[in-house]
Amino acid sequence: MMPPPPPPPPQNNTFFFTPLQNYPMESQDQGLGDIDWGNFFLGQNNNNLLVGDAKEILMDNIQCTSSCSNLLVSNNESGSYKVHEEEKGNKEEKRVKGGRLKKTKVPRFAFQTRSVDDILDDGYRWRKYGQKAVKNSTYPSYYRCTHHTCNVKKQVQRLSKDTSTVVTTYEGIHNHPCEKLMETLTPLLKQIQFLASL
DNA sequence: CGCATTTGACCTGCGC
DNA sequence: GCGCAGGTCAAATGCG
Repeated sequence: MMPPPPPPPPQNNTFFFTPLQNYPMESQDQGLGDIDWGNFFLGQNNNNLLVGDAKEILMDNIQCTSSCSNLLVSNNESGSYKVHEEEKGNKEEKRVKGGRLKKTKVPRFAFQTRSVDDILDDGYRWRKYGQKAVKNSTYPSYYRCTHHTCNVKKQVQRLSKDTSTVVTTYEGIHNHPCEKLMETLTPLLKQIQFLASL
């Protein structure tokens, strides 16, 4: 199969979406699993096409451009990009002070974007809880979903070799609807309720 | 004043 | 067992 073409150079507020080919090492052949990308990326407006079963979308080449808050996904039906879900080594546990996480499986996956912006607006609210220098990366930032019942985390880092490349790793599944999506839907729902009451 | 970010300290897992 | 690296906590600080 022909390798996908290299992404064009980044521009302001433009994300070139490239699911990682080499991550994670242990489960490259496992494909996407059951991740609901519609839960991770917005469906709040007409520009966002990432809804429904991710498997159907991600088997093909995906180029994702974004104006920060509005994702625009195009699928050219050729190429071989694929997102890999990590199964081994996913760890979560009750918090031990300052420590690591217990070994239970948490859905986790990563992708990289080429962008001048570190943060890809996925519609959820995140609170930064740490940043630390690590090898082969430039100060990854750690974020946690601000929803009180949600334990989803994400890690955002730039590659030291290529600082235009941002690697985003999600860990966990949101147990609540996308806030921006709800913001958009709420007026509609109210309207529907009003009309239904007539 | 409340929420978000920064940053040094702390903790654990892992390799040797 | 030890040291390093990665991940998290939490107090201090910033900002609207």
